[in-house]
Amino acid sequence: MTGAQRKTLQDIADAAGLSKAATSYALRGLRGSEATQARVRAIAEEFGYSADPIARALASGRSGNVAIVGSLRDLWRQGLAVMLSEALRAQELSSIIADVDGSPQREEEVLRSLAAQRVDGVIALPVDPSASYWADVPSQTRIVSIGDALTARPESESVLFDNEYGVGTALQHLADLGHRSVGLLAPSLPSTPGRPAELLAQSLGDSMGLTVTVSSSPSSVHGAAQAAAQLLVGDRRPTALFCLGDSIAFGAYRAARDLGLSVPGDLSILGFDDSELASLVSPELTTFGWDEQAIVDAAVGALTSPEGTGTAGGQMMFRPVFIARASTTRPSRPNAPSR
Amino acid sequence: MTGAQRKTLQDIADAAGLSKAATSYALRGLRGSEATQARVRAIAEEFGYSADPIARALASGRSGNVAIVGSLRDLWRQGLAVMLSEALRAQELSSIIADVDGSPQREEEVLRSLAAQRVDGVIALPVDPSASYWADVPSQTRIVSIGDALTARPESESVLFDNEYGVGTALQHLADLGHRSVGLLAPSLPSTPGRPAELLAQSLGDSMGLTVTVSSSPSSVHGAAQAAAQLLVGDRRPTALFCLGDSIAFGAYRAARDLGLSVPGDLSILGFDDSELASLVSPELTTFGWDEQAIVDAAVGALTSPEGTGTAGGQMMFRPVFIARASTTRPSRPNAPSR
DNA sequence: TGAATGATGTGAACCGGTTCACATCATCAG
DNA sequence: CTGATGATGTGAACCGGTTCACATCATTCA
Repeated sequence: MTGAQRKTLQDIADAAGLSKAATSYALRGLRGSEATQARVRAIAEEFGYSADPIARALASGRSGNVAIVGSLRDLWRQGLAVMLSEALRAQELSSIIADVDGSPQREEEVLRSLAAQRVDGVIALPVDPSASYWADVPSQTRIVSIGDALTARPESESVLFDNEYGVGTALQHLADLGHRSVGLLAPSLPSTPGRPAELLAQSLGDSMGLTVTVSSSPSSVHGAAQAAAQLLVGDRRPTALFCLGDSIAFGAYRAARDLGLSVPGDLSILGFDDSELASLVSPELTTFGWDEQAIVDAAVGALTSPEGTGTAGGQMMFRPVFIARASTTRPSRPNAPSR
Repeated sequence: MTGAQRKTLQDIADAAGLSKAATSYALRGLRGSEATQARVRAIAEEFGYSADPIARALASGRSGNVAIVGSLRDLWRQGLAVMLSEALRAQELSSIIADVDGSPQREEEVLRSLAAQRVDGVIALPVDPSASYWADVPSQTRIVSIGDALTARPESESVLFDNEYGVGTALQHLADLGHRSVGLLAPSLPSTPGRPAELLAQSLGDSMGLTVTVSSSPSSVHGAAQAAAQLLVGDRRPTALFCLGDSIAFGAYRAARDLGLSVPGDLSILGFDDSELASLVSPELTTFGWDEQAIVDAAVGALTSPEGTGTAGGQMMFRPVFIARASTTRPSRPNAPSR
């Protein structure tokens, strides 16, 4: 039905009375007089011409495909993946999304299979940022990693999260409220906004006079509920729980409910990653939010910035914003004994 | 670092002592003796050869790009988009994800821009399934739509949701519990699992002796809370709310809380789309779940099935499964007056 | 035996751009 | 006025496959 044949470069060249080569250069503004360029552009415009991305890809050697690889189980990352794909689309790039489901093996596998697909860029939300397989990706394929720098690939750029700030702010907030014993629930896999957070938390906590008990937890709500429950049964259970991820925090709510603890009365809960639902649960979750759009733009920008822009190995740091809501308060019994 | 040049078809041909043409045919099992095919395959295997998707695309005329277009605001669709992209990857297809943010104008715009991108398939989660612009997509581009059939493009396949069943089951459930007046909150835009649901609900409700009040609501939690609140202030407020989407249901929880209504005591709430958080909220949300993987597979299958598979205009219907949890119960005061 | 048939393989064109090496011409310095 | 320089434009090769039209050869049937 859509009658008109797609115009080709040759058509434009003919109309302009130029060679294919000259036309190609002119359209891209690489060569030719200003006048010629304008004329060619005008004709292209009139013809509704746009270069076939595939032919261009074949000739130029880049595919226009970017892979988004990593752990995409949780809602936050899932949203990020969609936003990334969108942002790439704006640059006329298509995306290949591969969730590796938290498994380094699958991550390695996916990376290998990507080689065949001729992607010319990878945005990673790495499951295992210290794995050596990252170095096996052909060096002309740029990698931008989000959340953690890839140790095996120092020349790749990364978008990092200012965990020190986040953890510091969180602990300070709890300390100010009068808490003395805080539980920290970190995702079991080392990848999350806040990986070295466990270590940080210990030392920062010390300096504030806080006892920080670290425990790891699955990212799923149910798994987190169990992990939280374990932390809450001890004789000297913490009066606050800092959860590195809202899903974990939701699990903590559930655990608290199951154990008959009121939030925030008996237990303060602090989340991370401000999900759409953080303000839905009752009490509304105090958490940290990110400027996701800025993160996405930074990642895509790093990937598409011209080759030599000297940002090799560059790192950008994003700082979470503290969002005080209702799930944290002063502890009812400063040093809660068992219940 | 990754030394070895990528092998080309010519390399394989040379090694096999055949022409490029014969090799190409053999590799795809289209021509040549069984013996030759096996030999060529073995060599390709040994060389670690895989055809360059770009060259293939240029020559064969299909790009290997599929666009996922539509309304992707809510978590359910966002998850679906990621799953779709994954499933496409398994077929060696890359994806272009475009969220049109609920706007038919943007939808039209995106579809037009897609023409330039040479996608060879579209998976639509249409904002406006009855819009005429769907017909403007080049007819050789296959479209599979999810949720609603595209009226302007009868030859395209669709994956539909059995709304009649869902709504019927929901209303029956509420009727059985003794409710007489039910509020229905449907997303404001006509696209959702359950678009003609409003109409259905009226007629089905009638036959069960239920009064169904229909109202539309934004998909965001906050917007839904407002919409729900409006439904709940009347003198003869409904004793149950059926929300077409869990996000809306969560909004309803919030509204109920704000109004001092207990759930399910004063108000039963029924959701749709079983999100991960449905079992987190308190009380746990009674809702309907989908077999998302089956839906995704069906859509991708329809898109990639060979041309002539006679499924043109085919429709597949998926039935939601009712998940009884704790947010619905018999009404405390069968015909609740105002509060 | 000879013609029709079908299976196997081949060279070359083609998809639609990009890029290289070179030709042409105007400009400018010496 | 001459030769070097740089800007503009050109033909052809190339990217790596697919596919068409045709050549070869072995079968099969009359």
